[in-house]
Amino acid sequence: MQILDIGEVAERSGVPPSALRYYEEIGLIQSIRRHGLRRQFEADVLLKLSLIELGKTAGFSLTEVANMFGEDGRPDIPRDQLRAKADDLQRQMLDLRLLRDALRHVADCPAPSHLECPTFRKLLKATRRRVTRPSSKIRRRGSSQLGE
Amino acid sequence: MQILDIGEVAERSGVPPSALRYYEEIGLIQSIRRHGLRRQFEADVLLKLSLIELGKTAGFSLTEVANMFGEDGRPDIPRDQLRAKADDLQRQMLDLRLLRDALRHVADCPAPSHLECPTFRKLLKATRRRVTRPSSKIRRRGSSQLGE
DNA sequence: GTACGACTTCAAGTCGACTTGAGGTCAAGC
DNA sequence: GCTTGACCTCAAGTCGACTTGAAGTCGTAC
Repeated sequence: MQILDIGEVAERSGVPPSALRYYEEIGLIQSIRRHGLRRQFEADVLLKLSLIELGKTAGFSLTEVANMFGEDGRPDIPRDQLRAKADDLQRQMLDLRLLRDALRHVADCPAPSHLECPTFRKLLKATRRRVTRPSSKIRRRGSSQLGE
Repeated sequence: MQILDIGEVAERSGVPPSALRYYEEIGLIQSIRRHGLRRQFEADVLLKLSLIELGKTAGFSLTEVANMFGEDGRPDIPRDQLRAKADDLQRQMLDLRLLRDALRHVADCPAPSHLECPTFRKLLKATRRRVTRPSSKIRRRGSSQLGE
């Protein structure tokens, strides 16, 4: 299998070297040897990095990702836990849809105060039910910034 | 309108007092007065908190939420930015679906190494395209733990 | 054989969203 | 009028996921 040094892995995966070192440090990926001091990886690592990115994108912590897909993608986790996780994701998708609708509503509704708009309140009611029984939280970064 | 002290707000919303104080500090919510030292809020705040929770659940930072829904839910943000954000959410939902499918696959596929399973690789390929052009990252906490 | 540049280590810093802790205050109930 | 318990303030701590910086090490090209 092809061997890549860290710089190449960084470039191809878009993950900076410092992050790759960090991932190795916490055992998420392994370099197979050194060339001088320089870490070298099997090309395989690229796939694993996609997996990691996917997991992060979907809101998992690195330790969760690590547990989800053990050595070469084999999970160390009971199947029903995985399914539970999948169901969580399902729920998160519903939340996203809710917020998306709320946002679209806010973008289009001419009402002066949304808290008084019945449509909006209906959206929030739906939320309420989900939020009181906390199921899953998400945090994101990057992309079409609204803040600052 | 009904007045609640902080303890009651905390209890009804599930948001701890320390967090409520923090939210007030950063201007996300306002207490209308004090009873002694004790903060008091209009019942309205509960709706606003649902909104905040919804935003957080969907992966927004508090400042983003603050900007999305300003005073009493009126947005301070141009409509097309809101729509862009809604589209982001759409994309995030796709990511979630991808991961959900990957997870279900891992739960059900009997193959020894998923990295060699064609179905799985296909899922990852789809990911690759999304991940290289970073659009939105998510992080979550709570609920059906896999890690630790 | 030496300069270069890309790596290396290790410690410390950063950011968001809170929590924790110490020490203080206050309204209500007895 | 005193105790109680829930609040208060303010500073500092925490956690995850990195990044940054200083000081050092190599292989390669010239």
